[in-house]
Amino acid sequence: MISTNIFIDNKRLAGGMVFGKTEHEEHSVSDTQTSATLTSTIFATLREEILSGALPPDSKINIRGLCERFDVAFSPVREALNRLSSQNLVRQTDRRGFKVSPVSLTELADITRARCLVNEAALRASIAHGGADWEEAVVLAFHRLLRTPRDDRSPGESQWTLAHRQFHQSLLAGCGSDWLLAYCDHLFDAAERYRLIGLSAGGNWGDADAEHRAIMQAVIDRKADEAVRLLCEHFEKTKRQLRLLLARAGG
Amino acid sequence: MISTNIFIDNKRLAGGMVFGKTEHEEHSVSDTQTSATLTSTIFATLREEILSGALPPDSKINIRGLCERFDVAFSPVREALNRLSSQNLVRQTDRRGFKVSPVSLTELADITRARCLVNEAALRASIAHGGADWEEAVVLAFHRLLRTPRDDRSPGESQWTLAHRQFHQSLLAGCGSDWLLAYCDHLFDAAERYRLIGLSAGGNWGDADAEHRAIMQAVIDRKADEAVRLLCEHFEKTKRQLRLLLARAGG
DNA sequence: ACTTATCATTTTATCGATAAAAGCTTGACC
DNA sequence: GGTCAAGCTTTTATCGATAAAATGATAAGT
Repeated sequence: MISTNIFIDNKRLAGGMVFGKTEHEEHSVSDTQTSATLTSTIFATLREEILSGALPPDSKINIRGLCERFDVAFSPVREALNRLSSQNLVRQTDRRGFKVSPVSLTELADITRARCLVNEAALRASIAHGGADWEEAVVLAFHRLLRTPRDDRSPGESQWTLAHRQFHQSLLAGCGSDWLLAYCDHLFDAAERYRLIGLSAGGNWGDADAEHRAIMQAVIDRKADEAVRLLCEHFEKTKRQLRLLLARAGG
Repeated sequence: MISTNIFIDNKRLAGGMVFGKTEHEEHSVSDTQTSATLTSTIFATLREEILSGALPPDSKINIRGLCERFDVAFSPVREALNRLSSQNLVRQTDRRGFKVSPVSLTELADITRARCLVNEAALRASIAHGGADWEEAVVLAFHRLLRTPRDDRSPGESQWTLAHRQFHQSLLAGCGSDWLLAYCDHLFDAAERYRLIGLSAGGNWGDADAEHRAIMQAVIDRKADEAVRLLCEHFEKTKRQLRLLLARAGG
C-alpha cells in the first residue's frame, strides 16, 4: 500500500483519555487493543468532515478551536492537519496556517478528466491481465453494492459509500500496479468529496445500479472498449449533475 | 498546483537561527526576506538526502538524532517527516516512528509500469490539445537540457537533474489536467530516487540525449504513437539498467 | 542451552508555554 | 474621506519537559 492510510476509522476520541494528569489510573476495560494515537483519530475525524462538507471548503482552520474541541494540545492537531494536506484535503502556507481546500467547477472538471484517463489505463490493464480471482472479486463487490442500502443520514460514513468505493476498486484491482491503484483511490476520494458536498447541498440523483451493472458486465465479458466507455460516462454523468447543482447554488 | 511543494530548496539551516534564547538580537543582514520555517528547511534537506540515497532506504529514522543534527526541537522534525510521508519518501507507523521507505526491484517495476500508463495518457492528451506555446516550451526545455552539463558530484541537486525534470514535465504540460501532471511529477520523483541511488551505487549509463531528442521530435511532429513508444522505452531502459545494477549489488 | 517473565532504557506521542509573525484596530496626518 | 504607521490581539512555529509505549537486556525456570 502506497498512500497514507485512507481507510475510515469511525472511532471517536475516547472521552476518558487523559494525559499528564495522574489523578488515577484509567483501566478502561473496553480498550481491548492498543488505542490509536490522538493524531490518527483526529485525522480520521477531520477527514470525514472535510469529505462530507461539514467543514466548508476554503474556510480557514482555527487550530486552537480544534484543540479545544478535541481537548488536546497543538501537536496532534497540527500533525493531523499535515497528514490531511498530503491528501490535498487542506492547504498549508508557511506562517499562515491551514485552510480547507477549496472546491471549484474547474477542479471538478480536472479531476474527472484525470479519472477518465487514469481509470481507462488501469481498467484496460485489469481486463488484459486480471485472472479468474479478480473477475470473481468484481462480481462479489457488485453484489455487495446492490445489497447495501443507502443510508443518507450520514453519507460520509455509510456502508453504501464504502461498498461503492470497493466496487470501483475491484474493477481496477487486476491492473498489477499498486501505485496506479493508489492514485485511482486518491482520485476517487477527490471526486467523492464533490459528490458528498453535492448530496448535502440537496442533490439527489437516482441510484446508479444500472450503470454499475453494465460496467461490471462489460468488464467480466472482457469488452475493454465498452467497459471504458461506460466507466467514463459514469464519471462524466456525476460531473454534469454536480455542475448543475453547484452552479445553481452559486458555486 | 496540487501536490505539496516538491521543488528543491537548497538553503541550509541558518546557523545563527536561535529560538527562545534572548542572548542578543540576531539581525542577520543576509536575511533579506522572511526566512522559511524550520520545518520547510528540514523537509527540503531530508528530501534531498532520501532521494539521493544519502539516507539509506529502509533505515529507521532516529528523531532525536535529527533534532541534534539540526539543533532544533521535536516538533519541526516530526512535521517535516509528516510532509515526507505524504510523498512516500518515509513510512510512518503509529507508535513505531518513521523509517525511510524501502526500495525494491518489484516497486521499481511497479513505478515504471504506472509511469508508462499514466505518461501515455498525459502525453496523448498533450499532443492532442497542446497549442503552439506548449510546443515551443518543449523545444525550449530540450535545448536547455542539452546545454546543461551533468554535474555528477551532487547529482541530487544538479542543474541537469532539474533540467531533466523540466523537460519531462514540458512534454505533458499541455494535457490540461493539473491532477494528472501532479501525479506524473510524483512518479518522476519516485523513479528519480531509484536513478540517483543507482548513480551512487556506481551506475553510469550513457547520456540519453539521443532518446530525448527523438521523443521531442515525435512530440512536435504530433506523432502520438511514436512519441508514446519512445517515451515508454526510455522509462523501461532506465529500469532495465537499474535492475542489472541493483541485482548485482544484492538488492 | 532455550524460552519466558521482569526490569531498565530508548523512543514516541503529547503537553503547556513562549517568541516571532501576521492580522487587526485606531488615530494622526494629508 | 483616504492613507499609513504604531500598538494591540490573535495565530503560528517552536521549544523543552513528561507519560505511555516499545525495545532491549537480564535473570529465572524449564
